[in-house]
Amino acid sequence: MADVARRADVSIKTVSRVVNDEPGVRPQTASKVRAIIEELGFHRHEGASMLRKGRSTSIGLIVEDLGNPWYSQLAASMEREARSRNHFLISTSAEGSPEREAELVDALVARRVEGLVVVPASSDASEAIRSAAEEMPVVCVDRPLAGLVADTVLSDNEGGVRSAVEHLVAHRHRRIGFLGDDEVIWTAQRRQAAFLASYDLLGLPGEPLTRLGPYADGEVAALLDRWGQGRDGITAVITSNNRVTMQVIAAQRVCGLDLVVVGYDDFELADFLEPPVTCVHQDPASLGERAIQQLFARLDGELGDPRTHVIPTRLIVRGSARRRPASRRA
Amino acid sequence: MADVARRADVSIKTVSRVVNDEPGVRPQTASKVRAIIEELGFHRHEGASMLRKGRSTSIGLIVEDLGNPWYSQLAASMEREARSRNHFLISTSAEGSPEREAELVDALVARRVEGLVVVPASSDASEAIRSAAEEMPVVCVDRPLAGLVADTVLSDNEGGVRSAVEHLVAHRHRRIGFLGDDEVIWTAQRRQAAFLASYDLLGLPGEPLTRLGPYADGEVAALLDRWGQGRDGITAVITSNNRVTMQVIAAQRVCGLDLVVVGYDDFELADFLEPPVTCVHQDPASLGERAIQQLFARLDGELGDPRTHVIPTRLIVRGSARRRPASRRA
DNA sequence: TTGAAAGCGGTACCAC
DNA sequence: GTGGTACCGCTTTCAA
Repeated sequence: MADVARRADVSIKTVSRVVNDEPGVRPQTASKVRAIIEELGFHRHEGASMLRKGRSTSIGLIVEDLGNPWYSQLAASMEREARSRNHFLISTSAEGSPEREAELVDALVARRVEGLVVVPASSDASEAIRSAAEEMPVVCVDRPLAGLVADTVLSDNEGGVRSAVEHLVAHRHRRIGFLGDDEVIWTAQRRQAAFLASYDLLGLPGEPLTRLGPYADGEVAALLDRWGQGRDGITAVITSNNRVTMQVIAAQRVCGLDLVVVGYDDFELADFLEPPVTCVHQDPASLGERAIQQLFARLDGELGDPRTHVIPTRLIVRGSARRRPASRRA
Repeated sequence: MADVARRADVSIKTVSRVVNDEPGVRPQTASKVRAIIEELGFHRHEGASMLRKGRSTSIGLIVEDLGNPWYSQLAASMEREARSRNHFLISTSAEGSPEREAELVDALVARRVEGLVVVPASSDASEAIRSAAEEMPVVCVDRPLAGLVADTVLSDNEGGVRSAVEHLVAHRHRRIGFLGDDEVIWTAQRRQAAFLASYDLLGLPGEPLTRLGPYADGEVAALLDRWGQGRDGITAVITSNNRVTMQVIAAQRVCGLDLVVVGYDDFELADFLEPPVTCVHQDPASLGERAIQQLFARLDGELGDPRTHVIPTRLIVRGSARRRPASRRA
């Protein structure tokens, strides 16, 4: 910037004004400066700017795995939303590791993001995140974080699971299983609990069959096979997220099972499987937008206790629920 | 940091040494400093550090859309690879807009990333990216960029398409269509060209039927319907990427078509559709890793002309290729 | 093993 | 409209 100033024969301050589109510069001066900037290939140094201004117009996002479509859609929607407020979103993956999450939190805080959105890797707040929360607003998405006073955006897990169970019951299913993702994942536990509650509420017969992961190779198939045996074997299964849904679909094919599946999380080809899969749709884009909105509300000065937003789900019925004629298997 | 120094009764430099795990600090001094850091909730200011050091140990990634699984897997693999070299990856989406891409390039350069990986939004290098390339290594992934001297990592488009055509021909298909993504997308053009070349090479009869997008609502279905008519209607169609594959699958269902589909890009449920879909698999993780490796090679001082890496594809045969009995349609 | 001081590249404040 | 200068928080260099 000093170079540009020298070359353009103006002061550094004037160059700064041009770079930042500040008023109070004669158009001719401005265009001369701009020409020199071009010529010299000058690039402003955001670090220096942050240092002086004390702010960065950027926010950080930590998800479990950017490779998972659900999270990547969340990231994409948040990026759009942040951009519409002239902020830059830095998206990162913790890969399910609390240690990595803590590192990322520190890295983002060090980059002086103005706020943090986190899909927590564990259910208890790390020291890193608690310390971050003292400096800037933090919003948890998809799962709450015990031991942290932070705004939270959740999916309506109870409502979503209940709608799935009711749908199956309305289609004459009485014995329904539940398969959840790894037990360390809060939503898996929560959806399991919701399943048990619905089971009770609707007075379904017998002991409810449920299980959480992680699953060994072939375990899902073996489990479903076992649950489906006999005259009161299950006729349908509800899954806690798209990861498990995929495992169940694979297991069914491999073993020739024929259970009705209702999946938590919609997925792109649900309509085109045979039979199509009914899903509890929780729109990652809605969660992301709400999270960013809440974050900006805090940045704009909102005070008061942490809020919890519950985003409704929608059951997408795809005609997969009809109870099949007695299993084609023995 | 000054606060910490004052409180710990040491110099700023000593605090800096502790924060950076530099040698030459007595263990007791170090732990005292660390305690104060904790107590005061001190966070180092990366911007100030970058400013002084002139480097940032971070690299930037610009893809088309983080919400698309292919790109998000690319991003995830690059994040892992960058992390293994102690670098921080900043992933962003240009949403197919060259203007947005230019903004992102500038934003990342301003953040002093050490290198840039780009899935170009257009085929010609923007001023922003050319200017960035003078400051730091740039690697293009999936598509090359005319007018830019930069390393490039591509999928083996020719080989991939040829393997798809040969596979279909080996299964007695003679009339094969090709449906590409939007014509502005380089890979769509390239794969179309490869398709035409293969068509020639194998001496397939008649005029090859090909089309690039964008497609209006229902257009894909209408097109396939038309192409499939008559005694030399097509019996199979090759698509240029997963986006088009989805459209073709949907079109087939909607209109009761029954063409064999071979898709460029593998996708999660390809195995579970009826019939399963054979795919040209180009592993986004391999592309990403190679891109990061090339980037670090440059950062490590590699000189010389830009390199182009071609990543082989693999045809995943899923038994979808058998030629169907004469169409069930009129 | 520790410290003092200069300076990285911007921006705020105030003077002209 | 424009310029001068202090200073943001850290690292480098050199001295003690």
